[in-house]
Amino acid sequence: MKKKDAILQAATYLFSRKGYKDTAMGELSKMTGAAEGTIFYHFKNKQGIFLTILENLKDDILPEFERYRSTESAKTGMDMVEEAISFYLYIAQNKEDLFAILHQRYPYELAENNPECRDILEAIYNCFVDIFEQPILNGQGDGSINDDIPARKSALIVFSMVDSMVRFRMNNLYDVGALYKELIESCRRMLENRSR
Amino acid sequence: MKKKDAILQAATYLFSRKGYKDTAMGELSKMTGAAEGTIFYHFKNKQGIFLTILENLKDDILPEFERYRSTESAKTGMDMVEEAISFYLYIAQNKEDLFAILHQRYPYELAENNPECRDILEAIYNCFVDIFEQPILNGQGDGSINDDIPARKSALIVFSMVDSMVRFRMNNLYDVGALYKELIESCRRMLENRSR
DNA sequence: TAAAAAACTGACTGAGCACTCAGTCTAATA
DNA sequence: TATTAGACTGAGTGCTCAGTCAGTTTTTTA
Repeated sequence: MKKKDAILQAATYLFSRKGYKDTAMGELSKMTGAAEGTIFYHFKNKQGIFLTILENLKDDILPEFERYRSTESAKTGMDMVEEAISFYLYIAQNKEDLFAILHQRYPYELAENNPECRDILEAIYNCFVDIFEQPILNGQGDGSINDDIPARKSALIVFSMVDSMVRFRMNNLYDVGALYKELIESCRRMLENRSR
Repeated sequence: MKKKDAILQAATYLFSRKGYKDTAMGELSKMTGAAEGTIFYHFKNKQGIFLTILENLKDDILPEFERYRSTESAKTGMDMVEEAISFYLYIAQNKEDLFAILHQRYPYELAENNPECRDILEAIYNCFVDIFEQPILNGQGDGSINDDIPARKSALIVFSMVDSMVRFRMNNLYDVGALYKELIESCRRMLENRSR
């Protein structure tokens, strides 16, 4: 099971940097030292490699998010939202390859007629939104966050902001570091409970 | 100049639906009735077609945005931000093909070593952010919007939210219509001037 | 209307690609 | 040690694709 892992690792790297279509099996072979035949001995086809990577991605990222969620803190919900944003940005940088794969067209194209792929993507995105929803619910409980807007919807909006930042960073469009402080401040204003 | 236009139109359609790599010249030829040779008579290569489309996209979208910006209204800056969001979402749906092209990987990849492409993308994104910055500046003038956060940065954040919505819609991830009301509300809270 | 220029054609080329297969190597098992 | 099953090999296959070119048709110009 040595070569199989090497193939997966190299494929993750190549798919994230060059995209699915632009990654040739020959390249994968050269990079890993495995013959092209070996690749197809371990995987049904190119799509099979991608699906395996997506599964691994899910099994890698989701527990990380779960572990984070279980670290309860004594802070207000609002402070926890800030922490969650920070955590998301951190993990997106730390696991850049995996997030780059999620920000490509191919997985969504594949999801259209591959239920397995669709399920994985759904699970991942639910988890992403959950990480913001939980603190918002807490904040609505402790009074630090308004409850005029349903928590799930606010969570989606916060997620959309944070995910855009990740995309800006990846596409070299804007310097996200220079925007971090204002992003946090904007989210606070957005969520703040002003009735108390 | 009949066939040339037909080629550009079909290429815009195909690039936006199937992506750049997945669009074959043979398909383009079949769709337009032009021989493959004709395509390469009018354009240097496939990349040349894409660059022409990107230029046309810029020349199509930017004036539309300029025209919108020149329609002064007597409203507050804050109301104008809401209008701008609405306008952006409208035009992104109306010119779905063009926005789909902007949401692909290829243009950014190309921009890395093609200055012309980089300039076009920069012009487009500047215009996108401007459309939110101007109302915010107005709002800071008329007191409807806080000036704790620099207008450009707030504009970037609003843009990031709205652009995410467009992406959600395109990737079939979430129902954006169901989120519109809350998006506007969130932006209002975010920008609101509370010191007066 | 003759000549020149521009638009257009489609069979062809060569490169690149995902995937196959007949066979070899390796390591565990009996 | 002999057998066997799993891991691995890489030349080969057939296909797709971007791009070419020698020639034809259409349009413009003189």
